[in-house]
Amino acid sequence: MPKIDASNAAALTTGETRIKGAHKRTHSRIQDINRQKILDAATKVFADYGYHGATLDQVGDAANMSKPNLLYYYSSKEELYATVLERILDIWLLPLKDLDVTKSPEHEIGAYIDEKLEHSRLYPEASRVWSNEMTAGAPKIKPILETYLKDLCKKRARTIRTWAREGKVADISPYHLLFMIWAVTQHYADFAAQIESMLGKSLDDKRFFNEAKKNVKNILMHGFLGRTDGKS
Amino acid sequence: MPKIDASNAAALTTGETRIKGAHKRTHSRIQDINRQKILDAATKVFADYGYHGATLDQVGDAANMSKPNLLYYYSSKEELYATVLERILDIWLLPLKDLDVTKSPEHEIGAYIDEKLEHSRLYPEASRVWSNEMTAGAPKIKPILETYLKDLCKKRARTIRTWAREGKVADISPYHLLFMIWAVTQHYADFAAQIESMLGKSLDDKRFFNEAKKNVKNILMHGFLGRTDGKS
DNA sequence: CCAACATTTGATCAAGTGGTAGAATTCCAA
DNA sequence: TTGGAATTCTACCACTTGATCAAATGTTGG
Repeated sequence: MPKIDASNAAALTTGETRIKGAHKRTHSRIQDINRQKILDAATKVFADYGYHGATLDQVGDAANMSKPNLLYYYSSKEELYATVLERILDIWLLPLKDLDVTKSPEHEIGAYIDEKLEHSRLYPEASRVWSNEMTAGAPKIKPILETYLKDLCKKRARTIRTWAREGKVADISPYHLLFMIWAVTQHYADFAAQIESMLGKSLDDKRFFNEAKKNVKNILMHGFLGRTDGKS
Repeated sequence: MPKIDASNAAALTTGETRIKGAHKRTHSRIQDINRQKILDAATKVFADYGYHGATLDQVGDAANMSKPNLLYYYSSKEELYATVLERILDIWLLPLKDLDVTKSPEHEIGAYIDEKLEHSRLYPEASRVWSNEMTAGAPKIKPILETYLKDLCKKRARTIRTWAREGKVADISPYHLLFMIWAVTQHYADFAAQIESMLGKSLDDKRFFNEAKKNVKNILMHGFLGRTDGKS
């Protein structure tokens, strides 16, 4: 079981492995394209069937590629899955890196919620793959969580605590605020089937998306700032 | 693929099938015990490995039982899984049935959040099995969602809207409020691995549990009621 | 204790799946 | 054009796993 170590967390999301020697340029294009195609296909298949349920044949089909050919690019199912997870984590953490303590907490957190919801709308499969991995106990990506994610969140928690100390926001625990934002925004992607069963709507529906955004921001910002407002 | 139909949603969570004829009493006890033991074991295994990843051997081991014997009680993996899901749904919906429009919304919603959090603490595996099924698109339990859950939630939404009409709560969409409560409370069970990787704590930790409860209720109730307060 | 039924087990199968080997084909620089 | 590397394809294997079945063992009412 080749767990993921933190050193290459943000690396090899594209196909720039093995290119190290000197020249090599023309081939890498076809590699990049195929690797990208495979990762996209794999994300969808893993989202629908989970790690164990997904088969390499399915991924191959989704990528218009034979299974052995797929294994030419990613030498095992685990390696493919690990790469998918790393790519997701990178996108997942991007907006969190931007939280700026010098700016207004209302704007910063509001923008963060916006971005997270937008992410759920644009990449629901990615969110579901992530959810699956977490639900299963993060067997493959725990090492990264304990270093990369842990450190980043500690910094952001400090930012939020600074805001609280300055009386700019309500006195809430930074971590629980983050958890709530993650939980709520990702719920619309991860539990889309449940929502759709009840309402027949998903984030693809623009009206529903805006309604969700309005309500989520209203409640969260309300509690976060300790006063009303927080409109989209 | 024997999907689940709504007629037996709340039924056969125990082992009272096939007992219909007349006498039969002594045997049903052993059946009840074993069925219960199997369901408990299956819930844990399905939570850790997902439907596809779980093997009947694992479930058998966890229940101290051979695989063929297990199949004597549940004639297929799918039937076992379906039964597990039904049992979870029943527990899952219990607290929602109690929402009483005649009582104070602050108390009712507060109690509901308490119960959901308590559920995440006591039955995290159940929550994770459910999360897995939803994330996968609810392939097995969608029929029930579209009838049973849909109807129940429509009623509760009416309750919340009544409160809003009477000016007792803020003007928020009932469904989104429910979604947020579900998302947040279940997050502590479903993403326990993520939380534990970052903080080294889980709901098992009494202090952390109370901290989570305080923050969650503070923010949600704040937004829900349109004013401060909402302490545990 | 016995006959009838319920439960358990070991042996086994068929299907599906991750991964490999090596031939065949495509691609590209010189 | 051509030689060699990169890519793709056609079998194929080893192994897991859900499911079956007949025999064995346990259990109970009479």
